[in-house]
Amino acid sequence: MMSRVVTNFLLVNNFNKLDQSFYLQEPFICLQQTLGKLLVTNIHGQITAGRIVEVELYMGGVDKASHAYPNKRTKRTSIHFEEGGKVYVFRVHTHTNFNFTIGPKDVSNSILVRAVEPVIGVDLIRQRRKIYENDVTLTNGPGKLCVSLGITMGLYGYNLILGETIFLADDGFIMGEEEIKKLPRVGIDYAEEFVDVPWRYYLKSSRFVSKK
DNA sequence: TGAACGATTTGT
DNA sequence: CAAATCGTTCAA
Repeated sequence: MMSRVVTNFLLVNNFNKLDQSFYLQEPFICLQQTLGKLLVTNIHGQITAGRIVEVELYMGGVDKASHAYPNKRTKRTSIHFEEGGKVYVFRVHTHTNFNFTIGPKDVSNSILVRAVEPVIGVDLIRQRRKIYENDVTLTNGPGKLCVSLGITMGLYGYNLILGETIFLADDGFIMGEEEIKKLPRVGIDYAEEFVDVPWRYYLKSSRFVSKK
């Protein structure tokens, strides 16, 4: 049961929370469809949201860039093996990275969100980032967007479909296939034959993409 | 371009 | 328990 705060938030903004069917789509469809969606957090009643403008696909069964390759189950990767729609957060030194899992149970695919554009709660986003201008540097990177939206390691395994602390939503934003740039993923030099696969998608029109 | 920033995983 | 390994951010 969704709280009235979140229900009202969705109603007054005309946003639709994404349901299970979204997360069970074919991986590249899911990757493409994630662009333009809203990543919403409700941290102790403080709502912030960003439009997703840059994403990467990881496929743990075959993909040497994935933490879950080759379907490796550890404490860190275990969430990949549940049904899609769960939060996978991991940390690189001081930085938190936000991912969500996709696909059926036992298929270890996930999508990393690398950049968003602030949409809701921009003042709070600025406070969290300690930046007091409207600058692309607020949210143009995976660590930055986690700080902006209050995403922490405590959300590991969180259910994006049933929960209301963090979820994805559709506000009717539409983009064409020609609006999407497809390039190799960032920071995976070790991934051998997967180094150059173009599984990083971003919106060409966005100033908030982490690097062009 | 380089310094600074921990945690996870594996092997011994 | 020791060693290897993994990227992002910010300053300059």
